Amino acid sequence: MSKPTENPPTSPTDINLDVLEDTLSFYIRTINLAVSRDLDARLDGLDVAKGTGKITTLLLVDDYPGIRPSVIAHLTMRDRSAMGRIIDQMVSHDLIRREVSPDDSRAQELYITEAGSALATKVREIVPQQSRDFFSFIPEDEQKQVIDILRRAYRHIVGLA
Amino acid sequence: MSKPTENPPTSPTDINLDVLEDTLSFYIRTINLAVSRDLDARLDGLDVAKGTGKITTLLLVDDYPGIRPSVIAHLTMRDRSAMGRIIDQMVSHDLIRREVSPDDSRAQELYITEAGSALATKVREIVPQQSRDFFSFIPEDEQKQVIDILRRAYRHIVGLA
DNA sequence: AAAACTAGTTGCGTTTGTCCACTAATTACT
DNA sequence: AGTAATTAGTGGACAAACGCAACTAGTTTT
Repeated sequence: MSKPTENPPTSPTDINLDVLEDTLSFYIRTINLAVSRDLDARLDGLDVAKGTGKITTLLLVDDYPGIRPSVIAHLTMRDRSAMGRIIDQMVSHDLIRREVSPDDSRAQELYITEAGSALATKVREIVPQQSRDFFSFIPEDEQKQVIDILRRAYRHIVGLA
Repeated sequence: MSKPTENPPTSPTDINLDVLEDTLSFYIRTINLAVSRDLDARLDGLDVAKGTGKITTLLLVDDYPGIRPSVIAHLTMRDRSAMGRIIDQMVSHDLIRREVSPDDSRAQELYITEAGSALATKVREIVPQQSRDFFSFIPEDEQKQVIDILRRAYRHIVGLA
């Protein structure tokens, strides 16, 4: 009942995704689409919509005053130019500010503003909540499993530990 | 040892990602970036690079001759116009062809071409292999766990089953 | 002192997706 | 039947993001 070359599915209930069915990258990629859209919707109007970059940057700058753009770029897997643009935006929205590092005048140090700090507080509520909500149909223990494994994957990829 | 407001990290070995640390969406989103880049690199020059859309479309059309664009759009979570453009590309690359459905002359039926079929064969090798390679640092049983859970997530999201 | 490297910026091109309006065909309604 | 409401697909305008490559400037190495 599930052989290759079936009839064109009318209702897509019984569709088989071929090799993608067992391919982790496929699920990461498609689920990414869905979660990202949902998240963007929830962050609508919050100066931080679209892209993991801004959220991560905001939290990192809040937690590590003086952190440098290149460090964040690395953690968010963007190149420096993309990072620079994100920072531009956030500076112009008055969420963070740049200073030239006293140690190394090529480098910058990033600091949170009051508005940024306030936004960070909101983000700390919204973002994890959105994730939980979005994946609420996955039992909690399974979510934990996945998170544990993907955390290690992430750390491996960016070379953290 | 891991309180908020630490010093700016020089080597990012000991960085804490705040709430993102336990947020599934964060890992999905960032890992997506990395896998997608790696996959694109491996598919370079193959008429099917960039985006989950083309790969899924190719395999589905190959497996379900006569499948309709809107079904694929749904499974790949794109809107019809985005889907249409993907199909345009693939038709112009002679991977698939369109026909008007005899049943419903608004609708189309998609069929694979020889070139498309050949490419599908390659893709069936490359794509799962890339995923395995990319995630090879995750023990196999854990990969399986994640796949099982995310498969259900995917199916839930697109309303399969 | 020169060479090599690193941080960040800028411009360019590419890609991707979203929104919206439009045509045409089918189905539902009365 | 005949009209209205849906559905399939198209096309255009638009915005946003990202990577690459070239460039400036400051720092480290030798």
